[in-house]
Amino acid sequence: MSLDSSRSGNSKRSFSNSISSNDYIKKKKKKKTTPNQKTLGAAWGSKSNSRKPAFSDFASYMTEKNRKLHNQFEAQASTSSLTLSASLFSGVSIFVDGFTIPSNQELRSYMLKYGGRFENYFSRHRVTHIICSNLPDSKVKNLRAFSAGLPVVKPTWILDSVAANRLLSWVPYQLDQLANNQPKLSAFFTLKSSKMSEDAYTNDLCQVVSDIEDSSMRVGRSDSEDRHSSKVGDMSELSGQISTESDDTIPENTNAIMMEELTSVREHAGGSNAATKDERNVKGELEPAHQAPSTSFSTPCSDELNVKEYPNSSGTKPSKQCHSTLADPNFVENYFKSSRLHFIGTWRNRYRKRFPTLSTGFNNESANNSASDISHNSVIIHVDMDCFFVSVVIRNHPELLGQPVAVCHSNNSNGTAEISSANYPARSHGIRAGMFVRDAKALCPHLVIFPYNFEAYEEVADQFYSILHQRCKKVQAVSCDEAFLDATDSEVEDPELLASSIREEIYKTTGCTASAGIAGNMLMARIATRTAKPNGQYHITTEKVEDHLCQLPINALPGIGYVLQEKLKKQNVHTCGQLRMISKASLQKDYGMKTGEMLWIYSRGIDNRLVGGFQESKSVGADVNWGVRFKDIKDCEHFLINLCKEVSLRLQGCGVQGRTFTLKIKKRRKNADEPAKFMGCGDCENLSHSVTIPVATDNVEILQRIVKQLLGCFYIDVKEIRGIGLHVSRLESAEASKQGTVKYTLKSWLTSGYASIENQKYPMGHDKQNRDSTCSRACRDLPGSSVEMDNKIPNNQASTNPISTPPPLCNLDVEVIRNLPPEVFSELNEIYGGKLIDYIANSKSTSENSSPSGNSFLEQAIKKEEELSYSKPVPQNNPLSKNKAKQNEAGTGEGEAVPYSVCGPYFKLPAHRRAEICSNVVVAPPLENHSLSVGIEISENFPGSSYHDNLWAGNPPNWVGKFKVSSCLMLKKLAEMYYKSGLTSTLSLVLHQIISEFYELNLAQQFSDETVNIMCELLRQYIKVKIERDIEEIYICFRLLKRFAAKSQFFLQVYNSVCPYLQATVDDNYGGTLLL
DNA sequence: ATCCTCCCCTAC
DNA sequence: TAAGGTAGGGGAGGAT
Ligand SMILES: Nc1ccn([C@H]2C[C@H](O)[C@@H](COP(=O)(O)OP(=O)(O)OP(=O)(O)O)O2)c(=O)n1
Ligand SMILES: [Mg+2]
Ligand SMILES: [Mg+2]
Repeated sequence: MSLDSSRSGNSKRSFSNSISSNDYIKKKKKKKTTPNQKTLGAAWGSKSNSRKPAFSDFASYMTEKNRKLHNQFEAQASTSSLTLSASLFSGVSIFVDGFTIPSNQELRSYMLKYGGRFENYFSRHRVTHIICSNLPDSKVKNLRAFSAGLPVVKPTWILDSVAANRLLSWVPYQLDQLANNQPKLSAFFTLKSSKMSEDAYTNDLCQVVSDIEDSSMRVGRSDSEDRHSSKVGDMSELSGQISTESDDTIPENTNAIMMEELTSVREHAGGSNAATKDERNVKGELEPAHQAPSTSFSTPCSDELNVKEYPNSSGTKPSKQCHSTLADPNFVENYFKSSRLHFIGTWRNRYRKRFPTLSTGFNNESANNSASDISHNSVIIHVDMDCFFVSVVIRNHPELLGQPVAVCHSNNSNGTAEISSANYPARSHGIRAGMFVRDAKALCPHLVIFPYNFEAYEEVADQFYSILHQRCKKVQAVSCDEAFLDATDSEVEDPELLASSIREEIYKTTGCTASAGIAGNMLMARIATRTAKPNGQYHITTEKVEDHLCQLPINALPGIGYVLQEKLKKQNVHTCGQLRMISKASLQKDYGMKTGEMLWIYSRGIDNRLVGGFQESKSVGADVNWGVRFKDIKDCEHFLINLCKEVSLRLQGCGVQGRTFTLKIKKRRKNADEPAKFMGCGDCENLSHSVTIPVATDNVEILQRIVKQLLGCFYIDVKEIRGIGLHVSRLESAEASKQGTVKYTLKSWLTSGYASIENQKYPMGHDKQNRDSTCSRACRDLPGSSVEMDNKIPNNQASTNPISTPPPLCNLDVEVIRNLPPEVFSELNEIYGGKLIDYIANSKSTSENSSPSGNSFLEQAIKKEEELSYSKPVPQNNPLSKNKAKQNEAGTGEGEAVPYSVCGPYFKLPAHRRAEICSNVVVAPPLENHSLSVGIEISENFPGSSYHDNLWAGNPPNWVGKFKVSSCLMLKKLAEMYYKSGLTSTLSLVLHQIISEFYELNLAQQFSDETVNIMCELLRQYIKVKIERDIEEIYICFRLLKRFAAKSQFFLQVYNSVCPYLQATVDDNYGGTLLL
């Protein structure tokens, strides 16, 4: 993707999509000179091109296989020993209907292993659950009829139950089409299925047209005759003969029509061309037969042509303009539903979920044989679906074979919608993925446009991978339409035979063709696939590597994109052969060590990577760089709240939590033209700020607070924003935290603490004083030209001085406390200096809050520790309920700061008592109390004088006026910063702002104690205001102050004076001290 | 030297 | 109208 200016800084080159389209055209012209890809024969035997027979073949094959497996099942079941989990599925007897992910064999083995039954044949008496993946509607209706009320459940129910080690409710796993209310996570993880009716139609049609395909595609079987030659099988070549030789002789009746999903076609009464009419006819024949049983599925939601609608997605805003953040309050969600790039970008995560065992890494086992010379005998196959998005949506339109077709949101001949995929006839006109549809139409006016069908892509991808996993043990997923197989140890001797049979099965199962490249390593296999396409396969044997690469343009090498290609072009390198002329040392000098190495070995066809599964993901994020327009800050904040929700859901969906949060903003570049693309981001500066917190979280409210602060760092006019992204990194497994393995203890919070706010692109305040060079000077003044605040506390301090404080009262679970045995209670009460009894008395009796929502990350950290060390609930017999409304929550949303559990105090119990109650507790030395008492002193009796004023009241806050007229330059500066930072009463932003002017201040200047006191009071009052609701803000402020303290006597004194109070207050509220 | 952070680049 | 996302690799340059 090339946005108008994804490039940073002052790069001159800023290209729009239309320009890059031109790039494509040029490249294309060059490519056109490459020899026509001829094929030597058709692949897969004429008998199996009809889809229906293909399916039944597949089914009977599976049945046979299952029979065998059933025998094995019985055998194994009788001998397998019972384990703890062996009764997981006791009483559950599943019948697997149709194609599933994972395969029915896998499901069967799960059932066997965990005490369930697996039925090969449906029987109402024996089967308790029908397991089924999403199906076409027609099938669903049948299924519904015959299931007779039995639950029809998706296979993930089994997987998740196994993962959870308990039998989960099947309700949330009901088949989408059968469930009234499918619980939804986000558009990200569940593909909604509102277009099912169209799907059903598509499948039905498929069976009808299969005859046509059969007769029109006289494909012969001949996959043996081209061993070691080149291409095997090419149906489109044949169909090319049938239709037309030239791309320019496309029948007129398809001119500029939009091949809509057929349900939509029906709406267009005028159906003026043959193809449309035919379809309508076909549909008319089929529909009644299959849709009779139930009408509830042919929902009206498919009326809208290109906009996907999902039943449960806030069914409020059905029509209207959903094309920008201005018009659509639910923009984030709706946008992602329609985004192709979102679809392919998130596919990997869905795959992970569907193939949990198969997608994990397995390349280590063979690491030994490969270290030095991997090439020696490896056989790698690369399989890639041909023009995937197009193939899927036109598989039931034989009349379009040989005609140029593309998938795109729009058919507007001067629109700026992007082509997602173009079939091969279209490519011969120069049409490419990523082009604007208007450019594509200019190249080929009779280009046929189809809309997206994401469900179908998902389904085909599942079938694709199911086949691959079935045929090969080592599969590495590249994308939804593409994978590597390590066929070195395959049972099938001949890799070409393996490849062709896999391709055949893919075609029979999906109705779409795939191509395959075979070679000794992944690089060459991938390169071979290019030659093989479309619908062919190609084997680059070791001897042929040299020849193949010699003339190959360098951008055919994976890893060489636009930029690298241009750089190499400047060195007059255009082909791999030329690239080889350059020494490795030279390449490494010019392009870096790894890149240089990569260029050197790739140009020689060397690639030592191993086929392997996925590794753990390192970051999770969401970007929206289209349709983003805000009229005011409210718009922007609303959008960010939704973006946080999205990211939080994704984190949870991945089972991870993160510590570093980065907010990216695309800001319209000054004097930039209107974006070439409708609602696009155009020419932008890319800005970003990030913050790292000490404990990983996936909590949406924490995210929202962090993001709000990050947004403040930009000092940006929201009208200038053209794109926003939120990314989370430094991921940790959420599972691990729940299981309480070491990671998340209060101790770790306080000792590994590290927070930073960084302006990555520009130093602080850049936007305000845009091209003010003094600003960058100011920032260079700070280490790393950022305000990153490092935690310098040595690690050993953590271990020698573990946290010794009890958790704050507010974190205690009132219910649990009430239920403590009296003697334990009084011990605890002592620990809390008698406050516990009051606390309990004042607490609401309800404290149901299982999720950590609304808690600061500190609270969460504490909670985690508690969870890990406190296990058993205590019997109920406590006399201590007074049930007064909790008072201490003024101004806070209800339900926040709700108590959790009671473990913390046990830290202070004597060892033997601790052992009694909780055997696995961190040993903690006694609490040192001095800071606490200091804190109380300060907060309780701060002297009168002017400090008494509420410095944070008013607008602007009172302190601003006071500081403005102060004789102290530093205070004046702060007041000034208040205005500069956009009238924010968020202190961290004001402090942040002052950084950019730090250099101006005479840091050694004189200041009075009085000045220090005023500043201290400001901070104390701030702490008071924020401590309950926003400890993050306090944390960040004090990290900043600490930074300042290193440079300024003034701030040093302030910092030293206030810190004790800060720590006491934190201790009081949270039972710990902040590590600054 | 080695690590870490902030980006850019690439691929689908 | 239109849905320009996502995540990993790695280079440059600073911190250690
Ligand atoms: N810029 C792009 C690139 C790809 N895709 C989507 C549509 C493609 O169909 C799918 C797979 O990408 P491929 O690179 O495999 O391209 P195709 O499968 O379309 O064509 P080919 O036959 O070259 O594989 O990803 C997209 O939407 N936009
Ligand atoms: Mg493809
Ligand atoms: Mg692909």
